[in-house]
Amino acid sequence: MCEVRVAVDPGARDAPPRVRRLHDDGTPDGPVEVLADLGGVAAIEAASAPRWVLARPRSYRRLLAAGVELGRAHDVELVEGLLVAADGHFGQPHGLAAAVARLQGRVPDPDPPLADAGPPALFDAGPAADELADVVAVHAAQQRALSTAGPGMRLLAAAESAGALVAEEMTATGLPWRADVHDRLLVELLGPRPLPGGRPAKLAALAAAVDAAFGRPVNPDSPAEVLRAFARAGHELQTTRSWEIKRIDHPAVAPLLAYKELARLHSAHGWAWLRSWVHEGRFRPEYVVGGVVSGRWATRGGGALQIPKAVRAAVRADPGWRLVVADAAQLEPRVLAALSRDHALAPGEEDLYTALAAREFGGDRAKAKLALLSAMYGQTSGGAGVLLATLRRRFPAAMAYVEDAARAGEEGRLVRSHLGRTCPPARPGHEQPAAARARGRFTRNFVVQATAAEWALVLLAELRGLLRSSGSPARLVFFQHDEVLLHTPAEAAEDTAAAVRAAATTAGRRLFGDSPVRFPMQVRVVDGYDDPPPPTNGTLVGT
DNA sequence: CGAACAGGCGCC
DNA sequence: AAAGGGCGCCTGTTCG
Repeated sequence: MCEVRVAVDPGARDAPPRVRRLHDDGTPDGPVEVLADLGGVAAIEAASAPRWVLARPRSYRRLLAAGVELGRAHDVELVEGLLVAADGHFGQPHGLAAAVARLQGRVPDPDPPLADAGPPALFDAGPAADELADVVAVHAAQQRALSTAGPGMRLLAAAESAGALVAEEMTATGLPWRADVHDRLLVELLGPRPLPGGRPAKLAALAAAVDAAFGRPVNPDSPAEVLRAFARAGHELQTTRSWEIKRIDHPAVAPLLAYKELARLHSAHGWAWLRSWVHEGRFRPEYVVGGVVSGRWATRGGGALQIPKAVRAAVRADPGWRLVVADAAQLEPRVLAALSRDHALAPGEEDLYTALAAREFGGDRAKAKLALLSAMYGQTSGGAGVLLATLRRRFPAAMAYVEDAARAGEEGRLVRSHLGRTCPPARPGHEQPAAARARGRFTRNFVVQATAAEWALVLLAELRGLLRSSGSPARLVFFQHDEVLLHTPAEAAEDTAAAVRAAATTAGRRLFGDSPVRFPMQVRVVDGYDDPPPPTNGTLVGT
């Protein structure tokens, strides 16, 4: 593969953008060019659509703010993180400065806290402050490493970098969020909006009911007080988790459980959340690409990956627009089937748990799901043991795959995802048997979760590419592990849905070649995030 | 007083 | 029926 690459430093308030054309191997193919403004970047993009070499995801933010969109990228800091871990070095800083230090044989300083835009020095840009030169040098070293690392790592580097573009674009676009609908939901569930810091009427009433049931004031938000109150009533609980409280017979149980559920809604996604996070009809979380060890994304602010079902009705398309809501059906077991080549585990596009239940678990879908999740998470209790024996007999290769990963973790060896994301080793202190087993559960899950995250990342990259190349007006507005939301003009909704299905198929092929394992998406074209699929439209749409 | 931790629970 | 992989973030509690 030979492609044009251009390193870019978007500059800062007072510093103009600078670019430098590169060969595929990262060596410069021309001088540093100082552009008049970011329009110059847009012109290069329009003329040659290069792969842009950026320092970090935030570098793209300034371009987007100026209306400049890029097609493809190589994100130096994200790729550095992948390469440093793959090399067996962990806990190493992977900021640009640290990468430069490693190149020069110095011991890198810890990464500085996130700075805005990392402004280069205005005068006398010495080597240490010349971000463009640093980007060029580190990128060249990365290209050398990637050229020997194998096609998986090259795909991973490209997908991670594409993810950075998607993440910044989604933050800029924002998830459509109807504050009026959210407010109405809260009023229905909690009562009228209280004064700031006040307790809604429903919560106050439930707290009073809890007090009455115990015969004395008990703060339902204090686990210690609740434990003491139940102990006085003759119920010795270990914790106040709701599933444990649910099992005892006491008049305080019902109001307490209701209180906990509504209090969580109020504190996590109530009026204060709405005021903090929704502006002008959009919720704009900041996505942290590669923020999780497994390669899943994290978010900063607003708890974006935990939007409760109870408020999803507030996510609504603008008038004349629709939401395309798509999630990968049973992604992790399908990934395991492809990884382990145990194709009997995922024979087609039908619901995998239902199919397995019909064959092995007397039609009990919940049992089939528990069995598979137990295999991937390392659960052994709760009747999972019996179910696992069935899986071991029926899918020996798949079970051996996760059990090998678990053993690797217990023995302190490294495990990697399909494309080569490397799981950091255990911290010292995992010599204890219990800790080793915990480590085994972690690595067992890592191989599946990290590969599923890769599939989703490639899906995102492919989908973004499809939308761009077709000039689609649809925008990606949300991504959550195995689920994407797009906001699209109504007339483009079906094309957008088709693009999602196509991207899913391509993602499967790019990770697993001609594997027979399918990755179907459930695609809904709806007005509200909570809307069920229209009855005329099939819910399970094959790829 | 704020920082750090623990318990708990939302999502996947 | 029972409680395991990954997170972020809330409140209460304890520590410095």
